Order: sequence, then C-alpha cells, then structure tokens
Amino acid sequence: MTFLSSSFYARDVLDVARDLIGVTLLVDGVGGVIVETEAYDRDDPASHSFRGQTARNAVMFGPPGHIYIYLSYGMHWCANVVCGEYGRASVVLLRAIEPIAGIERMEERRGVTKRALLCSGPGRLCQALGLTGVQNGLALAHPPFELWRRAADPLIATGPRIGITKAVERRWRFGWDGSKFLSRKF
DNA sequence: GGTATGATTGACT
DNA sequence: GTCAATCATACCA
Repeated sequence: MTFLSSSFYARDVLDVARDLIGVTLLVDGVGGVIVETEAYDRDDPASHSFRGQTARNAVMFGPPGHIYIYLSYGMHWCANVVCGEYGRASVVLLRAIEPIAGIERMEERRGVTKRALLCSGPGRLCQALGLTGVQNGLALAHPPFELWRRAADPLIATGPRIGITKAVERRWRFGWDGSKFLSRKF
C-alpha cells in the first residue's frame, strides 16, 4: 500500500471521482474505503463554483488535493476533494465510506451502531470522521489525513447525482457496484 | 434588510 | 412513502 501522490488529484474530475472508489481514507486513523463519490465541475449548474468564487467556495478555486467542507441545510457538513489544475474549481463530493478503522469512535460520534448507517451519506460520513469547517482547506497529503491507494480493482457503477435540481441528466455519481455501504442503490 | 433555497438526515405514517 | 429541522449563503431591494 502506498499514499496517493499529489498528482492524483490534478486530473479531470470525472477520472478522480472514479479512481477514488476503493481508496482508503483515514482521518486521525478513523475511516475506511471510499465506496461512493460525485463529481462537480466549474461549468456545471449544480456546482457551488458555477457562479464564480465566493467566501464559501474559495477553497474550490485553490490548489488540487485540498479538502473543501461546507455546511449543508444548516446542519450537516459535506466534504469534497479539490481536483484538476489550480483554479479549475472542480471537486469530488465524498458520499459514502465502508467503515474499517476506528469503528467505536465513529459509533460514538454518530450515536448509532448499525454499520451501514455510520458513513453512508455525505453528512453521516463527515460526522463519523469528525470533519467540520475546522478542516476546510487542509491538504490531504498531510495529517490528520491519510489516503491509501486502492488494492483491489472495483466494479464501478454510475448514475445521476443525488439531491440536486440542476444538470440532473449528468451521470456523475460513481460507486462500488454492489457495496452494502452506499447512501442509495444505483 | 428581506427572502428563497439547499450536493441531508431522521422521524414518522 | 412524506415532511420538518435549521441556518448559512446568495441574491434582490
């Protein structure tokens, strides 16, 4: 197993979204295998970056390989990986993880023990891993983050993104086909 | 200053 | 399946 290099993120957002499936993500040693992602690009009406740079989405316009975290619906944090060349303002939303390490810590944070409810969904994932606005803008190449290149070669499912009202026709959702830890079936 | 909206979730029928 | 919670953000006046 080896760490993901910084060049991994400086590619087309669709490729990164697909290649992140099967990657192990740990935050302070807590996490598991990414099983579901979504891509958001600059020329994408569903993306936060579509209308240009603001205070909230500034991290999206920075260097790739950093994490963009925002508060959704006033309650839930959502985490994204910045992709493409500097300023491209494209990101991959992390939607679900198969819990592997630090299960007890995740159960404490989530208040549930059912394995499939720990990290299946962007808000749940952030709560389980302890991600909030505090980590917004941090580089994934440094602690508390660890991203290990995937060992297996998963069968990838694709489909329309969840919870959006614009550009709904784009099939920019990626997942590990058949995983029990998806936020929803494909 | 006012208001509509939202990359969600959990509770409930 | 439906729906409320809860508030930062974006946009308009």
